[in-house]
Amino acid sequence: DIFRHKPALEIKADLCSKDLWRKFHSLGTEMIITKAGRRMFPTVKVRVQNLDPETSYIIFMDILPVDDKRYRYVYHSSQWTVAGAGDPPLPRSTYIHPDSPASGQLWMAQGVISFDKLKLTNNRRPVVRGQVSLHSMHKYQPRVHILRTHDLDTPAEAQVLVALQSLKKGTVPNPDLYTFSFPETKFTTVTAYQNQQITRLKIASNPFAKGFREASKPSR
Amino acid sequence: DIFRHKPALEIKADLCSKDLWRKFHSLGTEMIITKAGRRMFPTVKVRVQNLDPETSYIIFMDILPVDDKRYRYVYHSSQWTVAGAGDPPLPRSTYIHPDSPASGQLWMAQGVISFDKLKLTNNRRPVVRGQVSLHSMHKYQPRVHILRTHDLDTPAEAQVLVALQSLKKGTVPNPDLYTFSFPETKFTTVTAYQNQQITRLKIASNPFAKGFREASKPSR
DNA sequence: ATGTTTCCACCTAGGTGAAAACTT
DNA sequence: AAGTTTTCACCTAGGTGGAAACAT
Repeated sequence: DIFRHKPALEIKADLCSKDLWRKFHSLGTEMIITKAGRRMFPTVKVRVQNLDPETSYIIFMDILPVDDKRYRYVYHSSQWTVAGAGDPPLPRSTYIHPDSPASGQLWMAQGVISFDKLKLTNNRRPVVRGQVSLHSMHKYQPRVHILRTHDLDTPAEAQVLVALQSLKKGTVPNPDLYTFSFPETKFTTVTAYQNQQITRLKIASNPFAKGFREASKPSR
Repeated sequence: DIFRHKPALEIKADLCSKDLWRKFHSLGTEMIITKAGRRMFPTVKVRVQNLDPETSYIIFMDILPVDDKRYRYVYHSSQWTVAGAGDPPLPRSTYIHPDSPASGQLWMAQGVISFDKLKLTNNRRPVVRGQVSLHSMHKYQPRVHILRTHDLDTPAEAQVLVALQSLKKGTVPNPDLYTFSFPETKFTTVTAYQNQQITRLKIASNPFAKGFREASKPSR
């Protein structure tokens, strides 16, 4: 019976909150980076499909430099322009989703897979787990990876490093690794916001930034 | 070379904050249970030793009825006394530590393994993940289990259920399951504190309960 | 000049016991 | 009468952008 064969549906990952991401993208998304580490806003969240319920997956994120340039914001033209050569990339820009590894069933059941615990830092090397080191005034592109695994005993960190090797040119692709990249999540790193429209949109859309929303009437 | 054989050191788990647990125990520990679910205080925390760094373990907790009695607190004698037959035990009183499964290396490296996300509820069956259903006015004894596993694809929930079978009388013991029980963590469930000394000790030792510590001078 | 760090008021989010209301 | 539920003020914990201080 030919229908016994499970159709090999392609694994998919969809970015959530696309409208919000696109609003930011159209203004030139900025992400604050600090020594202590700062969350991304918006948060990268994905919905995955067609995982095998019985198989385990490690889901992780990395953040790639878009180019090797340094940027500066020109106020009078409200634009980011190249300001010179970029700094050499920093190691360990990988964040493993804390639920990893988990079965396809679990990943799909939990609905949204959120990377909200990830923090961006400008420390040379991240001390704290869950932090990703980036250079300020550079452009970056987050990626989401889904790694199918049957190896429970090797630490996820090691498996992820090996898997990422296979993405380099001239190496054999790893059939267990699925990589997704959403153009609307590109951003520029800053230590203080440059574009005031970005600031306003962050305040308007991030619940933790409502302290200065407007001059509110003193209650009572 | 005889020293090539790793000595099979027995897996150990030590209860943390023993002094605090003993203070409560000596007064007759009470734990509030609510519909929404309430954390335990003190929290069950353990330190584990002699896990194999390269092997994976699921660590979980369950809460056993101490007996099949219902209790009531007699104020004038400040004592808990049997008040009749207990209610029949509720299913699913198991809480899998959210880091499960993880390698022995990880469990030991993180120092303390805390069950602080566990919540006690008096709902007949726990709706929310991470909640354990108990009867009010009953005595309970938490247990901590360490389950060695090489099976990454079977959900931890299923593995745990199977493993627990092996603890029943007349079944073959499971050599991959290590079970620990700390007498000082016994407690009685309540919906409102009975012993005022317990209330005072909770307020004095739980940072979240400091709202009524004392009549504080109004600042400003 | 330009970019970074530190500190802070203002939020969200959620863990407490007390007290009142409710149930049986 | 005894036990449960609901609500709430008071906390802890921690995520924001602003402003001032600092660094280069």
